[in-house]
Amino acid sequence: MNNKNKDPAPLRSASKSPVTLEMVAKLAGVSPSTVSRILNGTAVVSDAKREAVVEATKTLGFVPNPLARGLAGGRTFSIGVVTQAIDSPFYGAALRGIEDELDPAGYSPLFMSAHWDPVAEARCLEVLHARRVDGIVVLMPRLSDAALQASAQALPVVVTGRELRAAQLFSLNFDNFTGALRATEHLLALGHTRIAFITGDEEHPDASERHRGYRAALQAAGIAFDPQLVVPGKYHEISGLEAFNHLVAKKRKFTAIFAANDQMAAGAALGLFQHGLRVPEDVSLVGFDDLPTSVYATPPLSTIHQPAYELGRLAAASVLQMIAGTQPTAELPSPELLVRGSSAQVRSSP
Amino acid sequence: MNNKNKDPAPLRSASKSPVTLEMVAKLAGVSPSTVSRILNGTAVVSDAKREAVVEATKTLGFVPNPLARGLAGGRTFSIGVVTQAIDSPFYGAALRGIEDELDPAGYSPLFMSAHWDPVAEARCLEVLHARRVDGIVVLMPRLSDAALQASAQALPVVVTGRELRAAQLFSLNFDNFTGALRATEHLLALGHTRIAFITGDEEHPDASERHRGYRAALQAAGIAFDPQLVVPGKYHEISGLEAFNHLVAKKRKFTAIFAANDQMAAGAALGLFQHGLRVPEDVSLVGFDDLPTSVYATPPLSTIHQPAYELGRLAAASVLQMIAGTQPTAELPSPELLVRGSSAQVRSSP
DNA sequence: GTTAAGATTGAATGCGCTTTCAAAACCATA
DNA sequence: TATGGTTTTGAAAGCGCATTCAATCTTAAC
Repeated sequence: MNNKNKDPAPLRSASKSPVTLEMVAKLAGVSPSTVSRILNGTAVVSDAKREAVVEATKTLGFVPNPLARGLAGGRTFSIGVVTQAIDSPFYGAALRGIEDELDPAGYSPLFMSAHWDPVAEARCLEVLHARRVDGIVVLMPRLSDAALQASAQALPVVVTGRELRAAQLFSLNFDNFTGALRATEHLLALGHTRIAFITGDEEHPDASERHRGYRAALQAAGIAFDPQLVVPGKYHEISGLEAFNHLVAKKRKFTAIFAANDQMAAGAALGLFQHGLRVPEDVSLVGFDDLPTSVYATPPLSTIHQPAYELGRLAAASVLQMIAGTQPTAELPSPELLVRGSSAQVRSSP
Repeated sequence: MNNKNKDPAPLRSASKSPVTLEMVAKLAGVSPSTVSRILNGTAVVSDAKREAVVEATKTLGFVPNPLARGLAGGRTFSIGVVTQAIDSPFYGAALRGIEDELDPAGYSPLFMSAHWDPVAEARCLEVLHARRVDGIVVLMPRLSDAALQASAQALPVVVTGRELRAAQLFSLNFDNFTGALRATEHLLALGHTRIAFITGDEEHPDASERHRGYRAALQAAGIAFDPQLVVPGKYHEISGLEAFNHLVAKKRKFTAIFAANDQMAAGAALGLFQHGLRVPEDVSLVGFDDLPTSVYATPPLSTIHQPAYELGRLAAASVLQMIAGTQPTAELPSPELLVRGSSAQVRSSP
């Protein structure tokens, strides 16, 4: 049918590669050890032999078998990555960051999803250990600190969304508190005093941090905290919608909504739309995360930028550093407020 | 800090697992061969020995080394998955489908992104071959049919978005033509006659199929095709916005827009919003794919449902079948139109 | 009570590569 | 030219498991 796309590399020996290091050695007239040394740069080899080997490698189309390498050498050049939901826009960006950082270093990621389930997460770690990865990145772990530390005994581990450091353990944490503080201050500055807050899943440290930030901003502005304006959410769209509906059902009065993440903000936006309320004319809306899609919301969503891609890159770079023996020093940029169309000066109270 | 989450399994030998099959054999008082046989169900073993081995496996916390298994046995119980953009919502859903299908079967996916680049795609396939995966799934390949067929010589391959079958090659194709036909017919039925079309990246077969569907619907309705209403897009949000701006700049008259995917529809929606045009009062908007976020658009986007998750599941199930030696027969459900709030009866022409 | 066929089991070999360990080749110095 | 110290190179021993092959133990038929 449609296949006018031209092929890239010759894709030699497209079948399989029964070409072994030994065959290369024979063709080049050297011992397998020498080939191995050249492959890994383990020792100095005379130029003559090196060239012969490179030549043989090419003509044979030799590709070393990672399994054998891993078995024999102990290093697999792969990094285990535990994510919670591979299909979430947030994680997608982070994974891409990891990929981009690992690839040029010759490492490849091994992704696994834990689905927010500590048991599944433990299983992921076990599998990754079994697969002999050289390091592990856990994005927003649900496991206890102790469990994570235990994993870090065996190999370098980087976690995000938690403050937790040790010998082979590095953590990369985003300042959720300040982010939420900024978001709330923004709404406050626009004259809003009745700001509803849709919380995240409070099981996550970041969710409670955001909650703290919201309250801190209120307090700093001298506005009494009204528990009736706080509705629990679960971080996904539908819970944002439900939270909004709850607010309406209970006839709570508010002129702005701050959702603990963009996904819930999207849910709330749908609720507002269904109730004929305009954003930002009737109600201002602010999210958190700056998902790639939030710029394309109608109106574009004001939010706190969460550097997911950068987070991935830094996390990957950090494991690599630990593997290389140096202590990582990476740090996430501080929260940045993006004011877009969904928040405006307060006008009325619906 | 926050770590009141309770741990799941004991997570024994959290450090590493230097426990080998041989140690289990010794403890159980049998030969390594026997342990292996029990592990793989390769042969009948007396109940007494079996129990002893199971017991020993437990007390030692033995976890077989996948690397060694792969090297010795030839099978790695892993499936290579080539995706184009791991951070796209569409692929996210598909990957999750793959995960869900593979996991219970004891296989694990090995994800790699090719970024729409045929060269990168070829490299992915090479790496996966080298890693000795047992099968490969390529989501929306950009490589030529020939290259794909070559890969299928060595191991079972499943591709999506293309019609291409052979001995060890299975393809899963969505009926993009009919989908686009339905979408356009829907707009036509609402009285729209000037329907702008934002195309996908025509390099992809599915994009041209959608284009064909649009034109076929027009033709069937006896409406002359106006090339001026067709604007090229690239499948991502920004290109949808650009396409819309192009339409406006050229002063094209239309009462509806059909975007070849939801992402571009989101871009167009932003353009409409920026120009003060209301959806669907002034302009109806229809997308394609039914991304999870499209339900939460304002207004919710009418679109063609693309079963991404199902696609992933079926693709995974198909490789598994091929590995097992049976010819897969999976088929994707036919396109389904979801009418939501973004499309309505024609009223005026802006 | 034998013997042949069948069911279990273990010893040994190898998957493809890394890594000691020691031999071979080289160099400079005496 | 001989000698001690360096490099460069190869032989051999695994890494942890699957698997073939032959040995051992059962069971059934004679």
